[in-house]
Amino acid sequence: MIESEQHKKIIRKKIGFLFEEKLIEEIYKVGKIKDISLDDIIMRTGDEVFYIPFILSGALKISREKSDGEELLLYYIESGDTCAMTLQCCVRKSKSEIKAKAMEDSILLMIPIKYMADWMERFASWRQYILESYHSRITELMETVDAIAFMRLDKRLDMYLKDQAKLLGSLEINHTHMQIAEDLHSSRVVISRLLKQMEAKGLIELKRNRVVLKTY
DNA sequence: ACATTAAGTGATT
DNA sequence: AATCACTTAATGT
Repeated sequence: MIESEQHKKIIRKKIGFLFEEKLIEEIYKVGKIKDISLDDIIMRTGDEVFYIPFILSGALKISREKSDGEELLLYYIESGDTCAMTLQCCVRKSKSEIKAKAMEDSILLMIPIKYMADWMERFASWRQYILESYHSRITELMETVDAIAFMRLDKRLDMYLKDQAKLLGSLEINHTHMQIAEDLHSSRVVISRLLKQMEAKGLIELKRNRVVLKTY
């Protein structure tokens, strides 16, 4: 149950225009607000899914998790998005296949999955939204696959930095070379060298624990 | 002052 | 492009 007027306002602003009034009323009735902080892990592979999360503010990093701790970055979801993988879990009543981690302090709107089926039937706007977000997640997934398969690492790194900047709304990216390497499935040494090249070209500036882009 | 962690570099595969 | 082995630099205690 959403009580706080302030939260209602955020919901209306972020996703309100997508849905019909009756649905928004229902969202107020059954939704829960969850505040999370940077690096919180919202979900791991194997966890049971009870809620569909909507990002009201902030951003989450969605990745595939291997048993030995290895990770593969799939995509990011940001404000206004929901997680397609979770949706799939709802339909099939299965467990999570992915890990979700907060990239910054974020606010989530949690909808219990038991309302999914009902809302799909009753609200056209809901159907539309779910279908569309499914589509856009798959598109992003294809892009990541393309990038890994066909793009050279320097190009990928460049893209990665720009994506991060856009996502975090800042030219300063507070990641170590090691973290970047992990996201791109490369090694720290290689990333350091590529970053050094970019710095020499005047594209970026390197600090400890931080990369500063010169332009978007 | 010392230990720890991040980043830089040459050589090798 | 990755890995090794080592150096240098920055930061925390």
